Amino acid sequence: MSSDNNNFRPVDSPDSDFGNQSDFGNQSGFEFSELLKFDEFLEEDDDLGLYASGSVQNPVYQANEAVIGDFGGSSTGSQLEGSSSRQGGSGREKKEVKERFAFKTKSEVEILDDGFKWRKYGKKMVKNSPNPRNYYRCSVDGCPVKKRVERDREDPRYVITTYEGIHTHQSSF
DNA sequence: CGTGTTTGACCGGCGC
DNA sequence: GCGCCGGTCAAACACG
Repeated sequence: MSSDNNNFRPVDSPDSDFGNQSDFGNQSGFEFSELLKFDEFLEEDDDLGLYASGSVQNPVYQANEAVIGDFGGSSTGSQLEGSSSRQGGSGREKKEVKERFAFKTKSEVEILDDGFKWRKYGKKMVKNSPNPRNYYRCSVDGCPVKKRVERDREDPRYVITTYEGIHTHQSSF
């Protein structure tokens, strides 16, 4: 209960020692380079503004949400997925819209600690990228939040993190 | 002993 | 109808 609206702490867990990466040391040293986009098709009547109301207490998000634009959708062809045609094509009716939020972060490590516990449930290699894509899920029961992490195809030093869903619980902090 | 991580296989959807 | 791609789950293993 102490984790009400306390300050945001990137990484301070004494047990979470990332001394593994000697070249990085602390993951909190990452820096946002570009902010990503959210699904444009869900703005129909579903307010995606909730992601900024109860799930995010990260000041970094606020600082970057003004930088919202597009991310590398140029040369890669922005082939995120043909899902847009799935709902925006014929089935204009959305049963359960999942809020998708993608970040492009400059980081040496993909394990960016956002204050939540994630359990990796799968790894897949996408054809359009020489790098594998990692699938994470929230370890907390009742939390439908999923996270997708993959490296930039043209900039391996950049990591693309896609959040899906809203956290129904407070962060570990 | 518990949890988390890992890898492979399986499945569903879409395209052709 | 089959092939391809992406996504998910499950069993086993490793580590704390």
